Amino acid sequence: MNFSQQLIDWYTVNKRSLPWRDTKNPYFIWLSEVILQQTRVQQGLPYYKSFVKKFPSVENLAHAPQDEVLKLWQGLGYYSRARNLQTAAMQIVDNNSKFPDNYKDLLQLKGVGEYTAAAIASFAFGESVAVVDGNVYRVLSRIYGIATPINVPAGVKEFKSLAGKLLDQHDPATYNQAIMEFGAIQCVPKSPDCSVCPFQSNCIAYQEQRVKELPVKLKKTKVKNLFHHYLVIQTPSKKTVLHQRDNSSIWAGLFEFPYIEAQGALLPQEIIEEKFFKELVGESRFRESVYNQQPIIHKLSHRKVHAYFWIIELDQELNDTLSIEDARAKPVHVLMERFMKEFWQGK
DNA sequence: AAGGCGGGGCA
DNA sequence: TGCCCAGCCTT
Repeated sequence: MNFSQQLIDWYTVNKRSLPWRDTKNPYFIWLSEVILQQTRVQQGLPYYKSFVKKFPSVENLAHAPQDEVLKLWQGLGYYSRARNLQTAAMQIVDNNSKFPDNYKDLLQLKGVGEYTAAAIASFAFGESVAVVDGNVYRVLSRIYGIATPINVPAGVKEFKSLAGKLLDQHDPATYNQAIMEFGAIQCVPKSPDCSVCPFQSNCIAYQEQRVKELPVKLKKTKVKNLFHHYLVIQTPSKKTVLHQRDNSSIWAGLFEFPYIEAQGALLPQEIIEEKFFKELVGESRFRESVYNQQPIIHKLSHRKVHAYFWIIELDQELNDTLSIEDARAKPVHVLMERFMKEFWQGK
C-alpha cells in the first residue's frame, strides 16, 4: 500500500470531527482556513462558529462594518487577517458574488496565499493541488528524511515538488486533510509518540533516530537589542566601581561598570532617578555627564548592545571601590576594554 | 529576501 | 520565563 493510501486510512480512523469538514461551501471553508492560519484548531473553533453565525454568507461579511468584523476577531491575533478577509469578501461581491472556484483565481483574493488557495481549491472544488503548510513540511521531512531547510527557496521547491507527487489524484481533498491532520495530532513538532505511529517502519527519521532534528529550519538569528547605560564612578581619589557579571548570561564572570538596562536612550534625569543609581551612589553628591551621546554599538551573534557611558563624579568616597590600575587588571569584555582604553589613556 | 504581524502551548 | 509555532503582506 502506498504512502497516500496509508495516510488516508489513518485519517479515516483518527480524524477529528470539525464543522468545516462537513461542508463543501467554499465560503465556510475559506473562513475556516483564514482563521486557522497560524492558529490551533482548539483556539480557532469558537471564532469559526461565531463568524458563521454572524456572517452566514460572503455578502453579510462584505457589507458589515469593519468594527464588527474586528470585534468578532478580537483575541485571535494577526488582525490583518480579519481586515484582509473582509477586503476579499468585497472583492468577491464586486465580482457578482461569484466565489473563485480554482487555485489560480483564489490566489487573487486578499489574504489568500498558496497554502490557503490550495486548501480551498481542493476541499471545496476537488482540484488536484497539494497543500504545503507547516504540518506537511514536518511530516514529509521526517518520513522521507529530508534535511533541506524548509525556509529557503530550495527547500520550499523540494517539498512542494514532493507534496505534488504524493497527492492522491482521485481524492486530493481527503489526502490534503489527512496529511495535515496527521501532522497536527500524530507527527507533532515536539516529542511525538512514535510508538503508535503507523509509519514507524518506513519513516526514515524514526529509523535513523533523527525525529528530533527534522524538519530543519534555518534560524534567522533574531538579534536582540540591548541598551546598557554604564555608570562610570569617579571618587575624589580617582577610584571607580566594577561589578562582576553572573555566570548565567553573556560575558559570564567578566567585570564591567555597573549599568542600568533600558529600552533605549535615557535622559540624565532618568538615570539619576533609577533605584539602582541611587543605591550605587548612596549619600554622595555627584555631577553626571554622558561620555558618548551616540552609543557604542557592540555586536554579538545574537545581541546588539547599545552602550552609553555616564561619568559620575562623586564628592566623597564609597565602599567597594578600586583604583584605575586595579580596574585595568580585571578581566573585562571587548566592549569594556575599548572604553577603558580610550577613557583612561595615559593614566 | 527580510521583517512584522499575536496569541497559546510547552519545557 | 522564554522559546517555538510557519502564512501572508509589505518593504
